Amino acid sequence: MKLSTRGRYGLKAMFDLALNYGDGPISLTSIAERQAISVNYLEQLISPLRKAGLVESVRGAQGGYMLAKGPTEITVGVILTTLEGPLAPTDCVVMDTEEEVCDHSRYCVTKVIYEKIYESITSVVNSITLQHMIDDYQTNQESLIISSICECK
Amino acid sequence: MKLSTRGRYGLKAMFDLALNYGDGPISLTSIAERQAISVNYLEQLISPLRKAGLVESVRGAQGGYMLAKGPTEITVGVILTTLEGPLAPTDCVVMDTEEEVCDHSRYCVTKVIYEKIYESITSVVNSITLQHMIDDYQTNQESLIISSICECK
DNA sequence: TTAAATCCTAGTTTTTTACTAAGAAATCAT
DNA sequence: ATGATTTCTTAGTAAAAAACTAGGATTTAA
Repeated sequence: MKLSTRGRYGLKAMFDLALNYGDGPISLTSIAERQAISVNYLEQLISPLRKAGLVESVRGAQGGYMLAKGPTEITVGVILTTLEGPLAPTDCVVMDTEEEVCDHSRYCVTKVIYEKIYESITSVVNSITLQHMIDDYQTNQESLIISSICECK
Repeated sequence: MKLSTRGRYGLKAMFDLALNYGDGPISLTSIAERQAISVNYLEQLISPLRKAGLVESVRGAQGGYMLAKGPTEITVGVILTTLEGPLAPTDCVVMDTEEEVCDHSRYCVTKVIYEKIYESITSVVNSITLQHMIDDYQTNQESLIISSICECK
């Protein structure tokens, strides 16, 4: 039940972009440096975020990335699901009825549990925006508590 | 963010034992057959459940396993965490302060998110007992809806 | 024209998952 | 007693997924 580095690094990068929102394009090199992530790997993560319409890119020298919308409009949920797929504990809770593998799935006592887990996760991540993270970051900086992003792998 | 087969198969097996609660020892062979799981693999899953005090075993012929407590006393949460470890989206939210890897972790904007996810998952799974699953199963059987456990892998 | 950047894809290493296999120990039934 | 049945334990293995690395093509500001 762990998030992979895709989701974690991607969220870090998006938070970085959010902190620099309005400052023009930010290069992946600078993000990678600040967040201690490989540039090549970050490139692979930013690609789906761009295709999902969450970031815009400017190519060429002095180019980079910027949020495609304001930080209030981008949730942690959309970032994580773009990079990780649905935040569901099993595949069966997100399967189309078409591809049902399971005869008994009309009603399944374990499936209802997995659905509840899925809903609770979704509810949390969809309720948090990048702006919330920024606010959180700034209030804690003001009160002299060191606030940042973990270096946790 | 998926559960592994350890958690899913283990939960199936525990539900199976719960349905047979009070009937004496149930062999793994019969559980494995009903739930379509390899016996050898199930043995590896039941072992930690026994060590966690959730099931008791009777060795020898006509032996098997049974719940060590009533179905009202065993939560989905304790089953899943026994088999999967903490249901946390990252390691950092469950680490002891001793083993903090991360300098900035006194306050971390992403960590607080992961903690919220962790709490919401924990809250769901800890609120559901095997008895709830049995009740759920039986009410849906009565109303002529086929109720069972998925064959989902 | 050059340097800096995105963009794209293929490949590789490492880790984890999901088992398989096999044998020892215990115990019931005959 | 003996054999069948079952738990118990550990070692090994195959497949899949994760986590990158590498490199080249394209774009564009200076």
